[in-house]
Amino acid sequence: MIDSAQHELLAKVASMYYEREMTQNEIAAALDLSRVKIYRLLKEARETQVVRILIDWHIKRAPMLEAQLIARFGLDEALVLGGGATDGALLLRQIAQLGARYLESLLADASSLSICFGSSTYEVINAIRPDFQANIKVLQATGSLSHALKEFDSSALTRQLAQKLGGEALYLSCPLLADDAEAAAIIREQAVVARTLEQVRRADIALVGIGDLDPASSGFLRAGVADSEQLRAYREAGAAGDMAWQIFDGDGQLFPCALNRRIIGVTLDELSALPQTIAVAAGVNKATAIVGALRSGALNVLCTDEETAKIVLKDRL
Amino acid sequence: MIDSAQHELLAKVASMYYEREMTQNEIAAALDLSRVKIYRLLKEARETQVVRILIDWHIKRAPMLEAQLIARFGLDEALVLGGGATDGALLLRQIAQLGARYLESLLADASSLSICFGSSTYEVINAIRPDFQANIKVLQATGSLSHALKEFDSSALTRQLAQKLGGEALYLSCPLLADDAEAAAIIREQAVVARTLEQVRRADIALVGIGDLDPASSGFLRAGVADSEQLRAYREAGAAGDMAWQIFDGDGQLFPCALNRRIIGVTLDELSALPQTIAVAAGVNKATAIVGALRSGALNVLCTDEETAKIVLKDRL
DNA sequence: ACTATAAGTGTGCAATTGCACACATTTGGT
DNA sequence: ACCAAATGTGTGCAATTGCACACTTATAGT
Repeated sequence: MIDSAQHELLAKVASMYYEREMTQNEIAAALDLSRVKIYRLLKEARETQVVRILIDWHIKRAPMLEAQLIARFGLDEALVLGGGATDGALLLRQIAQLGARYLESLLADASSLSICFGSSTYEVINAIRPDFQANIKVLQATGSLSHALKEFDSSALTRQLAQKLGGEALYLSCPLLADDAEAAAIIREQAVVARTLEQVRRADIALVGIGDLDPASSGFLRAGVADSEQLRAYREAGAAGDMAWQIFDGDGQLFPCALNRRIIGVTLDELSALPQTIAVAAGVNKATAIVGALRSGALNVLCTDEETAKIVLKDRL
Repeated sequence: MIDSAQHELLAKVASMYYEREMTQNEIAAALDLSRVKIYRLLKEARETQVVRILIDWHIKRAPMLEAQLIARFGLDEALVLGGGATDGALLLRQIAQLGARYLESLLADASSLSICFGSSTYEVINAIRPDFQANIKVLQATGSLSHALKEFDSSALTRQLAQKLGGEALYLSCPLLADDAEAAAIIREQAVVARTLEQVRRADIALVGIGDLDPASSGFLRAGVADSEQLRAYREAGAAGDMAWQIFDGDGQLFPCALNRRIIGVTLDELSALPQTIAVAAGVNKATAIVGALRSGALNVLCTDEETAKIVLKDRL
């Protein structure tokens, strides 16, 4: 640890440098130390948090929880929205904003982005600044639905995002759900489909949402992919949540069910293999699903709210 | 003031520079802006406090002096910064830090806080930990100035503090100084003004600074509320200092002058009636003003430095 | 006492930064 | 429509900083 006299010195030097804006040479002269020494003291002061440089984002964050999530689940980055609880829709909008800002920062040096649709990703896309530009190939990572709910109209939104960013769109021109596993396999092999899927596997970034399978809110229901009876049964059998329409259990393992094999889109293994997979998920009811998603090892970045983060971290390993 | 998109940009650039430790050139390349522009954004970010560099002083206190102050002036608490004297600005920062820590401890079980602006309170507000949260109603206890010096822009700082704490702001939407006593009375009666003043009278905690009336440094001058001639005359006539823009004499009695009646804000009697009035004042030149303030009986807590405390205690009763 | 390893210190140089100046663009007033 | 002032932007250069390397001084183990 750092003793009191040393702390005093660090604070003094830091104050001279950062507050009185003296140069390292001036400080060195004043304290009769070498310039290099001042440089090292300043470095130490930053490292030991004697000086803290903090940035006031308008979106309040909870750095402590972020650090814990990163450490606990081996993430590259965690974004936790700080501040009190708000109602669902507003919360989601704010989380999306947080996620969008992060995504924007990544897009600068990425060349392709794949997106899996859900209400969270829909909001993130909306939260991206209208004037933000990036020459990005936007990849539709999951198939389309025939009846287009706004937040699930994958191809329209792929195009919209590509247009917004000033990039190019690549569609996955096939249904999200095939009638059976065999049909799904055949569809995946079709040249146009296979080509997109191949690109999806090599995307620089993937953006996904995390669903709980709650019959009251699940996208599976709204999209007409499953009925509430089925979801209830899956949950009882150990299913914890879904990402990119792939259902997984509490340990993040792919849940063995016919539905998973009928979905046409990116798989969990493929997401795991990507350099950057970003999940945006808000709300305490998603906590168990998030834990599963984190354990799957598919995620690099999680974006969530404070309350949910706390519950996720309470979970036993 | 600074708009939201600009704030976002400043925060982003600041984060890249200070947190991700990118060079200005790298940031410029990433955001497609010129290097000079990044330099200027960083400068602006520091100036507008979007990035704050705060130094964690090892705060030493002088318990002996604290005990004496408490005994002598019937305070609830005294906070005396120990250790050698440093120059004005630095000293004030450290005192502010001491005061901020104390304030934080009180805020946990308070529901409203009123603030009177001056350079001391400005620093205290800045020294409050950024991650500190309290569901507090922040009350502006004195009117606003038209031309906004940063440490006197009462309403902006009221909001800033409320936002920082995660609480709510209540403004005193009126000028600090009316043209004459009659006008002041009329303004005080206005519904919006009266409502806030009523809440100020019932605040759990008040935070004030203490001013000497030295023409060289007084806030009265910097705020353009009085000129140096006037201040000199007041001092010769027995004025010792001011709190919340109210001028008092060496015994802490309200100094009879027109200015006091023209000010719109909390009065000394109202401060006396509050459960917790905290004054933060540093520097030996404020000693006589502090003695007056203490004698007024308005204070419960004084936060000052060692040297000043010694002089205050030397004063004959 | 000797040596190995660590911890601290200063030199020199390349990279980075701050800023003065000159030039462009917007704003606001007549 | 015109000009003046204010504001924004980029170039070039000097000052400042970060850091690799070489060197000195402690610390500890045999």
